[in-house]
Amino acid sequence: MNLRERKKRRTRDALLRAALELFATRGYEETTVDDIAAAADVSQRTFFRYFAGKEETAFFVPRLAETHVVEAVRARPPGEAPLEALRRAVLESWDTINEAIEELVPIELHMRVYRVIESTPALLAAHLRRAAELEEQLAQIIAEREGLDADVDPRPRIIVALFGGVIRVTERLWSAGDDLSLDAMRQLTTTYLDQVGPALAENWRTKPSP
Amino acid sequence: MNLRERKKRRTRDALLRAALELFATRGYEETTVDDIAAAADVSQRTFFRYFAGKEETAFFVPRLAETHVVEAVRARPPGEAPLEALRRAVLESWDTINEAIEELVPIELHMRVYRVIESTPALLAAHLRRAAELEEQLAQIIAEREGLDADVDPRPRIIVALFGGVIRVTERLWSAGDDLSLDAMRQLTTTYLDQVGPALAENWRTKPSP
DNA sequence: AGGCTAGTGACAGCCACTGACAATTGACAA
DNA sequence: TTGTCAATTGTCAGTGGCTGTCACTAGCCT
Repeated sequence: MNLRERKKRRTRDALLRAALELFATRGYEETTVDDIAAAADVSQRTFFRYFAGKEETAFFVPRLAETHVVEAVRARPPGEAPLEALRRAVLESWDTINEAIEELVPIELHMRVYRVIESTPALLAAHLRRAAELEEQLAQIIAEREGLDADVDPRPRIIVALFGGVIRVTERLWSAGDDLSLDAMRQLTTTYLDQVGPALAENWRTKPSP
Repeated sequence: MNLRERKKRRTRDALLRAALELFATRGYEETTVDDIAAAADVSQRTFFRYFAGKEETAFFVPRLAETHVVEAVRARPPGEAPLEALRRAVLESWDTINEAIEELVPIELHMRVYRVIESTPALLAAHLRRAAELEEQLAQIIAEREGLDADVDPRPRIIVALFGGVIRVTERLWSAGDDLSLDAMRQLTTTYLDQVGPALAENWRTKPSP
C-alpha cells in the first residue's frame, strides 16, 4: 500500500472517528460538517470527497455489519427452513462483526452512535430505508435457496419482511434500554423470534406472555 | 368560518396542490420551494408558515389515510383475532379514505405523488419512518384490545410488525406495477396476507406458489 | 371609525452540498 | 536526483432548504 493510499486511509479514518465522536457527544443535528472537517484538520470540501454526505459517516459501520449478515445468510446450509436460516445467520454473525468494527472504531463508540441513529428522526428514516434495501437482498437470497422466483412467489419477501420487522422491534427496544451488551441483544432477539408462532395464534388469551 | 380562515385554507390548498402537481410532473428533488411558492403566488417565507418543510407537503394526504386506518382498527369488534382485525380495518378503510382525499386533491394526482414517494430515496425514507410510528400506535391499540401491556408482551409488536411488513411489500409492488387502481391494491394485499401462513411452513417445497 | 392582531413579504443568515480552478504533493521515469 | 504527470487538496463562489427578525397590510372587534 502506497504512501498515498495510506494517507488517504488515515484521512478517512480521522474524519470518520471525528464525526462519530461528535455525534455521540454533541448529537447529530448539533454537529456541522465544518466541525467534523475541523476536528480532522481538513477542509470541508475534502470531507465531501470522502463521504457523500454527513449521513454516510453515521452509517459507515452499520454498512459493514450488513455486509456480514448477507454473507452469513448465503453461507447457511440449504436444508434449513428460511426463518431458521435467517435467525442463525444473524445470531452467529454478530460475534465476528465486532472484530471487524473494532479495527475501525471502538465498539463502545459504535454503540453510542447507534443510540443516536435510533433517536434522531432523520437518521432513523435513513436507517429504515437501508433496512428495506437489505430485506430486498435477503428476499432474493432466500428465493434462490428455495429455487423460487421472488417476483412470482410472495413467500420469500413475506418471510423476510416478518424477520426484518422483528429485528427492528428488538433493535429499538435494545437501544432504548440500558443494557447495550451483545448478550442483551441476543437475548432479546431470540425471545422475540420465539414469540412469532404464539403471536399468530388465533386467541392470545389462552397463553400468557413469558 | 371567517374570511380570514377561508383565505388561509385557500392559501394552504393552493400551496399543497401546486407542490403535488410539481412533484408529480417534474419530480421531488427537481422542485424547489421557491417554485412551489411562486406557483401558489406567495413568498417562500409564507410556504414555511404553512408547512414545516418541503417533505410535509408530500405526506399531507398520506397522513389523512393513516388517521383513517387507526380509527378503523379501533372500531373493530374485540372478538376478532389481531391479524384479522388489522386486515379488515385496512381493507375497509380504503373505500372511505378516497372520499376524504378527493376533497383535498384529485385521487389521480395523489396516486402519481405516491409513485414519486416510493421512487425518491429521501421520501421513501421518511415514509418508512412514518410507517414505523404508525406501527407503534397500532401495537398499542392491539395490546389494549387484548388487555395486554405492549411493553411486557412481545406479541402485539410482533403481529403489527408482520402486518406492516406485508403491507409495505404490497405497497412497493403496487406502486411499481402499472395497475394503480384500488382493486389492484386490494387484490395484492389479500393475496399476500393469505401467504403469511404458507410462508411460515417449515418446508416450502411441499406447496408451490399460487 | 379606529385600534388590535394575525398574516405576509422582504431581507439577512445558517447549514448541507456542489462545481470550478489553482496549488500542492506523491509517483514514476529519465 | 530531478522533472513531469496525475492525484489530492484548499479556496471561492453559488444553490437550495430552512429560520429569525421586522415592518407593513389586511381582516376583526368594539
